Amino acid sequence: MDIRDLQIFQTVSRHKSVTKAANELNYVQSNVTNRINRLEQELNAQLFHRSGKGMSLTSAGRNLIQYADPILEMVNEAKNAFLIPQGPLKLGSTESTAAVHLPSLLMKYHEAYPQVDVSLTTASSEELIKRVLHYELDGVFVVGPINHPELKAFTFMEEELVLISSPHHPPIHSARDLQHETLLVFDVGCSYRSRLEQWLSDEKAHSVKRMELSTLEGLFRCVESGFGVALVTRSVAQEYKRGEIKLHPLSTDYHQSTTVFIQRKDRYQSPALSRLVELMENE
DNA sequence: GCGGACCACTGTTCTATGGC
DNA sequence: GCCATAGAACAGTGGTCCGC
Repeated sequence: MDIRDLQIFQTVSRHKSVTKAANELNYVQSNVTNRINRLEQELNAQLFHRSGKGMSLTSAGRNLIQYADPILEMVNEAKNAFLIPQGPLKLGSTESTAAVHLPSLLMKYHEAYPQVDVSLTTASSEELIKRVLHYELDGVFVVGPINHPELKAFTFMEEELVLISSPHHPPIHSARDLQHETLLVFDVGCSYRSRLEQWLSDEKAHSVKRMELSTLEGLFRCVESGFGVALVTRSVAQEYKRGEIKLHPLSTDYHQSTTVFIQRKDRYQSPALSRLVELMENE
């Protein structure tokens, strides 16, 4: 006697029919008949009265169903324990995505799956990708596109990049307008910095100084005080500005930014991670 | 000792068919 | 229409052999 025997027995008992039980369980009718016969032989008891109209439990069958029901209930509980999202979920994100877009997403996720322990690490895209590849993080939000044979990615959102400056700064039409200006950037490995460097290189604007900062808060304070200009997404600019700042749209070749969610292809996708991906897809 | 390949045996499921 | 049975096909398991 195994779990499937009890499941078949219970289903036949419920439907009072071998054929209907077979349909529900996706077996052929003869298989269900054989299983019931074998169970009866093993228990040395007749479990069903047979008739041309169907099957009904004997007293031995009624006795067995008292054991089968709670056993199958416990089996289902055990299965559900592994299907319900729970345990740790280690995520990573760039500073700007974590600050602007993730709070509402993670709030919804926490309300839906309170048993999951979510941790969020912020770092540059380059650093986050390394940590996913080394199995240290389950999934990360980074600036795309990402084409790596060991990673799978899907687009989380598209955003517009803008330059920000103090309100008195003259309009910025090209990279050459930044000559002798100070660029406020995050450390090497930041995708926005790479995008900015590419733009300056393409337009041969070489006399531009850099100043590295580690937080968005510090970056905006410096911009507002007229210390320099910085490249951020439009949503971050609107979220973070406290005083007056000026937004300068970028040329169309550089203004688009795609945030992607990436994870290892070969990593086991836990229920906790699967539900997060589903939530993002339904957003 | 360990892991892979091969083979025989056993159990499970299916199709086809017959009886009620 | 329903259930039972026979025979065939397929999948899984255990034992043995061989190479590393």
